[in-house]
Amino acid sequence: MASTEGNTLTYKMTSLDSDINQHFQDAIDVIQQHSNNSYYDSDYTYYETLGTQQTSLQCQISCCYVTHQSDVPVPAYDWNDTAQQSWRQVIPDVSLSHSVQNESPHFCSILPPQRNNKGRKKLRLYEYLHEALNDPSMGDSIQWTDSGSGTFHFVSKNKEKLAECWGQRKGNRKTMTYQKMARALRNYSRTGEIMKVRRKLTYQFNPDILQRLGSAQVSVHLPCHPAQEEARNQQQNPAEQSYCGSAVTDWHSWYGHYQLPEDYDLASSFTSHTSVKL
DNA sequence: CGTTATGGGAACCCCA
DNA sequence: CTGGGGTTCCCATAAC
Repeated sequence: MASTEGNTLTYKMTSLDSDINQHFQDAIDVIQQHSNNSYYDSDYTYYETLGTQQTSLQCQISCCYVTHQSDVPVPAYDWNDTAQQSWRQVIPDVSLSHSVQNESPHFCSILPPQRNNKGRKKLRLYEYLHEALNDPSMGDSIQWTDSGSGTFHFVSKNKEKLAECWGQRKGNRKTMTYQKMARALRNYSRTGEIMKVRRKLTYQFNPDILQRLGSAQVSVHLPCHPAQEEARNQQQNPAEQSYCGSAVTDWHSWYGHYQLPEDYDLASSFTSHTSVKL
């Protein structure tokens, strides 16, 4: 497994290259269309840059690979050094931290349902949640627990409001509730986009999804140098080794290892477990 | 014990 | 028509 991982990914990237890039472009277009602010304009520029840089190809592909290849139920995350180096090359330090905080797009406004949009993909729930997380006006409903690790939580008091906004955004017939939205969120646990954290109302984005969506501190939480990882792996017990090697299954085992206390430091725990088990 | 949160099966809907 | 991505309903269980 470990020895073939890289080759497998390379093969898939090659054969799926054109499709993936199309998916990627579609996703960007959708995000753009659903935003009236400049936030995603910047991202778009960023992605375009990605696409034009030779060294970024692997990263670009691995990013899409996770989310768009339905024929690969368990995404093979590639956190090897090549990809990491490439990410470091293409992700500026300021990264995507240009703040949305100054802007206040009203995601809850009654935008038309995502239909008949020149065949573009519909807005997905995790994309909406990410939007909301970066929208100060939604801060009373959903907040980053730790934006670097992609951990976020709903505010118990107002979580229904966010759900309603989501329902309105989608143009649902009935009122969306947190319970129903959480059901959709649970489906993400199977596909790996978002995982439930063992803490009340708290979830966590898949790092790859987070990167693709343009998380602010994403570069900070990339896995460390391979040599360091190796050294750290030797200190970890098996249950603590991360999910990165085979996303969904390991996410479960990783989370399952912890009974998170209320004050558990998710951010540090995450970054200390992002080493690769291949 | 009541409320709130979590989890999942299953049928259904909408759209590309 | 089919598959993806939810949506809706409903019930069980756990945590507070």
